[in-house]
Amino acid sequence: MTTPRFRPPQQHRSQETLDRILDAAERVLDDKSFSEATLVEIMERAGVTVGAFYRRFPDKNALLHLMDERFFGELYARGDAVLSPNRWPDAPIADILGEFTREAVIIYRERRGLLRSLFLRARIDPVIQDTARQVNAHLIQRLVALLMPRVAEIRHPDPRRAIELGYMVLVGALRETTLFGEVWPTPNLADGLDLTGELTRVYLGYLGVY
Amino acid sequence: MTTPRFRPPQQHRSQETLDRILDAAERVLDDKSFSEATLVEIMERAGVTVGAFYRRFPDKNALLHLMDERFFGELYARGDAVLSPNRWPDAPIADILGEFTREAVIIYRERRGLLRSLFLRARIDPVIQDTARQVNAHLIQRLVALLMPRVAEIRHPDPRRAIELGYMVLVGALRETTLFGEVWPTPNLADGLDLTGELTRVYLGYLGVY
DNA sequence: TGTACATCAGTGAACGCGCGTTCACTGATGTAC
DNA sequence: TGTACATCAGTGAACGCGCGTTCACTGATGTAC
Repeated sequence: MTTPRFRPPQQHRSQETLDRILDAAERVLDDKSFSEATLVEIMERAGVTVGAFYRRFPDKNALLHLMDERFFGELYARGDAVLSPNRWPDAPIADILGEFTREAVIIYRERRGLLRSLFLRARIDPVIQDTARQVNAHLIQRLVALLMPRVAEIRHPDPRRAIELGYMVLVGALRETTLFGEVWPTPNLADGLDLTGELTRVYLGYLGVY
Repeated sequence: MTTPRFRPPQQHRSQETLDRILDAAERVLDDKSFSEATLVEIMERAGVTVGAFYRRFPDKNALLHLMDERFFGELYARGDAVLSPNRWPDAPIADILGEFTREAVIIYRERRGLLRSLFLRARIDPVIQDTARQVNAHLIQRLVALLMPRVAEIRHPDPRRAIELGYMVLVGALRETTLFGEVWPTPNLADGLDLTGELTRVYLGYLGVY
């Protein structure tokens, strides 16, 4: 919480090193969970030694926390952009949720390794839990603000809660389909179909938008 | 895979010990992940020492595998019972999915700790992955067999795939709402509402059943 | 436009802690006769 | 219906491996004059 987390680099050289470390970490996380990944492995991939790591970070966790911070910052910004009210003058709910889902699918697919590690870690790590909760709360709020004026399109008896729960359902479905496919029959059920379209349909169907 | 996994107990006494170990493990898993849980802690709770554990199990993983085996066995049986065709003569889809969802919610709530650990572990552990995949494949097949004769009720253009993906969506939503509530704004969005009803609505809405 | 000095960046071997695993042992249960 | 013996069940201290963390050191970059 109040522990010093990370000493910012002072030279160009070390900024580059830091970037390489973050990149290497994200690539390693494509193949294994954060606790399986060893610092030696990550640092080797980044082309430095562990000592260099400890010059910047107090401990291993701080690495994931920095990745977490950056990633959720990005998410926050992108979500804000997509859900900005003046981007959608007079647009129907279907368009808005279609685009929102489309972006979500892209992000989940691109950052698979990191997202998996963050989700798995959120179970244990309060710092990651907090950032995740904040982003979720924020996006839900934006969704509500954007969709509630269009409540006439929604048949669900409790539109606000449906928007909220629908978001949870969407996130859950994204996890299952894009992050944790190992437990699903192969060839993967979610392959070879228009995932964005189907997930949008889930959300719209639940809200009762036709 | 072909490693000997578990030596069955020969005496009443050791059967009881085994049960106590499994119970203790499940209770410990309510509070922490499987890798956080130490054997000493579990065995203390079970009232035995680690040596007793290694008389039965080849290693720590085998404990989770046994729990996994038993749990998924149960799931398999219960799922089969609920989705038995002759339980639902002439019943509409809404009734069937309502009951299926109801049971699922109950199980997820009752076995929260174990399910969390199994899900997290399935990421790493091929044995658990396999059993999970098998149960999912089986239940999906049963759902398809039960609902396809009622395809007239379904408006989704590809009913079979919708039944399949809908199952994934349901599982994902259950995870989010009952297992990993930490990342959702408090008071939990999923509290204080009829979760079974809402999740059923999600599934039905996606299929396009009215 | 060198020279001296301070700080930053990075090396890599050694350390040490936690926790899974082993092992020599004691006690309990079952079986043969 | 004891007695001897084999096997099963469980103890608890010691071991050892993996991996995060430290630390004494070298080299690079920046600053003062």
